[in-house]
Amino acid sequence: MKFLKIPAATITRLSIYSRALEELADGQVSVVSSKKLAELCGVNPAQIRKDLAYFGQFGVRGVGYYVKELLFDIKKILGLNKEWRLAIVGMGNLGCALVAHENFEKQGYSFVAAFDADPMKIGHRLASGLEIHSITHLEEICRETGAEIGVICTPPERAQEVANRMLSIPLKGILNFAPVQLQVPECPACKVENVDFTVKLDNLAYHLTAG
Amino acid sequence: MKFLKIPAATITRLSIYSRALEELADGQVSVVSSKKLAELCGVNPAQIRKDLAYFGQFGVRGVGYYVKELLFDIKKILGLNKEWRLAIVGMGNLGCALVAHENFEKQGYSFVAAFDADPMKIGHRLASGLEIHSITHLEEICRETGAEIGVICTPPERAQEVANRMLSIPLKGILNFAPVQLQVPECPACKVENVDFTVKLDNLAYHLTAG
DNA sequence: GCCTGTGAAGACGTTCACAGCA
DNA sequence: TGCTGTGAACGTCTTCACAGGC
Repeated sequence: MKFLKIPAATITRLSIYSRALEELADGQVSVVSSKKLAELCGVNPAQIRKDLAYFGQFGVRGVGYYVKELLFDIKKILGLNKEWRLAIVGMGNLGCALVAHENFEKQGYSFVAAFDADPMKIGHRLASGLEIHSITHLEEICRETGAEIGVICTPPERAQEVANRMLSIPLKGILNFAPVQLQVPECPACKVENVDFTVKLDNLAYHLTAG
Repeated sequence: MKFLKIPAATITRLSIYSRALEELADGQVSVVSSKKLAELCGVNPAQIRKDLAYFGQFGVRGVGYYVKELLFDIKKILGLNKEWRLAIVGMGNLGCALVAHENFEKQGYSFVAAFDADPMKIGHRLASGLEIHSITHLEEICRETGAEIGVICTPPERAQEVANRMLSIPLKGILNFAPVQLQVPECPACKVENVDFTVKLDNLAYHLTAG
């Protein structure tokens, strides 16, 4: 149980478990077995127990897991017991949709700054009240607002440049929606996650073609 | 090299290779080595050669790969040598952003039908000219338009129901943007891909907390 | 010499099967 | 009895290292 390397897939699943647990909690379910939770999440029960075992012991033998407790513990593991401050660059359709997206706020993520390069957009306020700033002030405003995670929604050809500037601030993490592979240094204190519709669609296309 | 099971990760990487190759082709580069391509894609060179080896031999020893040929071959493998027809349900901010998103069209994906449950939205036309239909006509219009892949952008609590109806049409694939684990039968002719911002953000939160 | 193609080795992640405990 | 926690077995994916060919 000590300092094993934790698979990336484990973290992803923890996030999924937490969503299922939230639903169970809403439904007044107080105890759940790994078998039941596994069904809800589409994984193997042993997988859930293994995943949790990386971080400690959370269940009661012969009983299962107390939903609220486990949910709390998983959120704590994921670092969701604090507010995370996001800065977003590229306020096109997608950028605006993300800022408006309610699931972020619910999980403790909040947008504290928005940027665009288009003079027509600068100065505008979004429905949330957030003002769109010129990208030229990225570093300055990110520091002022205490942004920790950068969200890139620019066209692909601008993404790398924006990422470089984010790293220099430095922001600690980047959520990249642009369909490019960002070149970032093997950086200890910085992590990039890609959200890539195109790749997912291509996966579908492949399976529908081959299958 | 014959009928080995192909790793899911291989397909995902092929998609990424194709993007990098497109960029190289745009830049008038005609030949690329696995080493160079690997750098661009952030993977190991041997990985690229292994991935390609599942599907045949595409390179020239001592030389590398001809960019345009390889791009063509990868697109063919992925099934991108045809137009894919998409039906989208849930025309909130995100849904509208996706329809407007240019990267889909570029890759041969086209939205042929859009649906929403909100009477205020039904009958409206998007900038692309696409009309928003009532979700009650989902089955009928999907069949008429020959939609093959469904895109779910509804709130999470509606997603499962929409997925069920899509399966019954039947659509062959689903791209799910709702943050829920869809329960679908172990279905031969149907594949679900999830695009999950929340999970990706949680991943970042974890790494920024633990690191 | 250079770079691909590939068997073999290695690393990693998942599942099994059962010991341990309520 | 029921369900968790976990070492060991298994399977999968990645990387190495070199043979094959331009």
